Amino acid sequence: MGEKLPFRARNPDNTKQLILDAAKIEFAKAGLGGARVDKIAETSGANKGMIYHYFGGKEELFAAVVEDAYLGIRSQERLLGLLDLKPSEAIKKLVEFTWEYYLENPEFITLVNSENLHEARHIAGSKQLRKLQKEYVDTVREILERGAASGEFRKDIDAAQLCITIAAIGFYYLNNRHTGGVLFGFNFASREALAARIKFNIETIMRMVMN
Amino acid sequence: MGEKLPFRARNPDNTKQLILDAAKIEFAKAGLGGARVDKIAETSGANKGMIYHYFGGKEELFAAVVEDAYLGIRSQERLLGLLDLKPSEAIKKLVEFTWEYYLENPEFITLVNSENLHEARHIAGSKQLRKLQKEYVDTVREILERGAASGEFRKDIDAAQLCITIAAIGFYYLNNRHTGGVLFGFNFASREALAARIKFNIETIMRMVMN
Amino acid sequence: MGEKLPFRARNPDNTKQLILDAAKIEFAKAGLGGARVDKIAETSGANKGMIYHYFGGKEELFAAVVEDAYLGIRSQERLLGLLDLKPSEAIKKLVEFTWEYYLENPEFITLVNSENLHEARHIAGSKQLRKLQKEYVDTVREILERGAASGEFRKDIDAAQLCITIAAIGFYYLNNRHTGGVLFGFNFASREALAARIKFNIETIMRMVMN
Amino acid sequence: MGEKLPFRARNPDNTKQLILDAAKIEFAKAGLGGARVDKIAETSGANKGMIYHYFGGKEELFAAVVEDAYLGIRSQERLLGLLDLKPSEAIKKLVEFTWEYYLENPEFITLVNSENLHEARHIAGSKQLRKLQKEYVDTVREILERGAASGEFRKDIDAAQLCITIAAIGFYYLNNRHTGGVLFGFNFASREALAARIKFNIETIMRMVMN
DNA sequence: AATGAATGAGAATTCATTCAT
DNA sequence: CATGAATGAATTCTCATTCAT
Repeated sequence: MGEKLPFRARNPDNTKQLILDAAKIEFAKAGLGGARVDKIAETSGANKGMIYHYFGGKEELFAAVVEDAYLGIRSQERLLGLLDLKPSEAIKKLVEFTWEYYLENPEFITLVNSENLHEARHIAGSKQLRKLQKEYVDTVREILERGAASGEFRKDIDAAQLCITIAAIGFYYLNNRHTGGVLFGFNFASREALAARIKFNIETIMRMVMN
Repeated sequence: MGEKLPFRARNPDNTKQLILDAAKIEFAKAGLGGARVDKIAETSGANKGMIYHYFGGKEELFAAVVEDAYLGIRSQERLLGLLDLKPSEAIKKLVEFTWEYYLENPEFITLVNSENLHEARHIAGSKQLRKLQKEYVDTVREILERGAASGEFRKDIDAAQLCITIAAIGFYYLNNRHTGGVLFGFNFASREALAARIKFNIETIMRMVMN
Repeated sequence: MGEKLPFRARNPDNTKQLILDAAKIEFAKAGLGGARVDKIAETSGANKGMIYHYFGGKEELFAAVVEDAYLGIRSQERLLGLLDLKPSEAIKKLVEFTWEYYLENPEFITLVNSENLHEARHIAGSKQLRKLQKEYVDTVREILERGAASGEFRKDIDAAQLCITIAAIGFYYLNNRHTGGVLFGFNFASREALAARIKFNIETIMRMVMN
Repeated sequence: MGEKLPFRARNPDNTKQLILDAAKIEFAKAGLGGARVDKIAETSGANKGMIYHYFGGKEELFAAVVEDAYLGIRSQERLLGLLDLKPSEAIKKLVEFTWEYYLENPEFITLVNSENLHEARHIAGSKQLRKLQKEYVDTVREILERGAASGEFRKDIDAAQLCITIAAIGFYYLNNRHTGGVLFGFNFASREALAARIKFNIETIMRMVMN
């Protein structure tokens, strides 16, 4: 009598998701090396045992978080219906979507950095990600081909390079907003600065693809 | 026999530099949270106490490493003599230099990422860095103005945005070479892939600036 | 065989108390600066991590030990029932109790010294201690007043000063028994020396209060 | 050429004394365990090598400091010329002197505590201290005998116990001024509190010795 | 499933002491 | 004598992981 009751109801799926959400925040903020399992347990409302029960360990949890993050952006991209648009509109929309996704999901950026710091070993085995990525690049390639066929776009633009560049110009700006703020002396995250950047980015890409 | 030799160099400047060099490698490889002071001491050949004696602590050592890394790229940039070149040549050379610097100093990329993960708090107070950065952007601005004056370049290109973009397209590719390799399915670091990328990057920037 | 047994007691209250007991001994023997957390862990049978888990750190543990030590003497004092005695008997009993408490709890003395070395910052916030102390001084004051009213005691003896003096003459003798032994050339802790001292102390106090 | 000059002139006696003075402050403030050799070197203006050169080590330095502290009080006591005074005046003067010495040399108190924490092992071998102490107790004994002979004092007061009590009532109050302040709720070091205390102390001792 | 106490292997940091210059 | 760089053994503290309940 008088024993402490278990804190939360048993709800496996929910617990797992809560852990994943908390872990995403913690890993994004501190990196794999800096993240604390205790913190994730506390933030998620679960306890440490559950993390090991569901994910096996810190590193496996990190792998799950990173895979989840990539699935997030790729699955939203698929919803854009790019192939239904005029090629130039499709490319513009993709640039805008990428930018906005990074803005709304800033943890994606630091998670990707962490995964690269660790040489991508946590996603190396994910066929799902490779498949989604292939679909994405194929979509861009088809857009480029249609645009080239209609004379709107230049010919022989490399789809992978373009995908990388579209990501790069948004990712880098937001990734380096803190050091950028110090070095350039302006607030990279102000409404005006963000507006100026997306405008510049669209122009960069459009000048690259348009005939 | 086989014992570790004492490090009785009694050469403060040298010891400090050896620590800094070893720290750069370790912080670049593991981030601030993942780096090990023990490892830095061992790699540098110095004693752990010396790290605290000269730098005060792990975090201050990290700050010194990051500042040093920025000083490295900025000081090499100054040696390019960009203002002595024709504007289009200057911009091309800057794109190439940036790319090559990243290639030859891959630790710069992860150090910058780490510093951004920690919201730039380690370089926030460095006036020297701000000054060097300002000189750099001013140089690019002057190149753009000269190019615009001669009709070679478009008018009103924002120097800061261009600087950011030049960095972005190289930095992102190399930063994400591991995840990129997994997702895109090709080796980002092969001779051919690197050649293709720098070509694409030069084209991206030149199409952005040329009239 | 002969290996240290894991401490899988899973009994938080007990573990905390074991740590506290071991810490009291170690802090008493070596002071805050000289005490070793490792030693406390080993003596208590608990794991080092538990100390940090339950107390937060060495200094907080010290604070808990000091507070506990004060609570010990004050709570035993309350059991004396001094107000039920004739004033002169009450004062005599208090002098004797104080002396015996110091004799039986020698760690109390060095803990108090340590706390004073650190300017009482660990107990500065303890309302409980202030309250107990107030009750104690109030009791002595009432004894003095009753004694004065009956003509047995002198009038206007300051209760706080008397409390301090009662503590002083016992505390100092026992605190300085080692240096005293060297300098005076007799064993302060011998049965005879102790008997002589308590006799002298009772006389000192009684001559001070009696009419 | 361009080498850094030695900071201070060579002056052995002075250096030794400076170290001793700095050590007294540091050991008094932090105890033997908490004191830092680095700090002593810095405060004294000497360097660490000198400490080892002159004293042999931290513990020997502590021994020197403690011995010096005892020599200080005993040598000043001898200057009081107590035997030239009327017995009651002599005792009163001794109580006052002891109090004032503690007030003016607060480090004496904590050094004595530290030495007792370490069971007096640093002064255990000092014949000089024993000799001075014997002279001191003999002086008090003679005062008591003279006072008893003249009928001013009670007979058979133990000189050692009286010496201890005279020290105790001042030492304890000042030693415990920090915890006392917290527990009793008044400032032990205020001018008024100090005046009240010395008055109480003189009364305590005089009531003990006077017929 | 869930809890959080307990573990133990590190990790950062400190510090008395030594010694080349 | 004097300096302060260098050492290495401790010391405090952390943290991923395990496990009794």
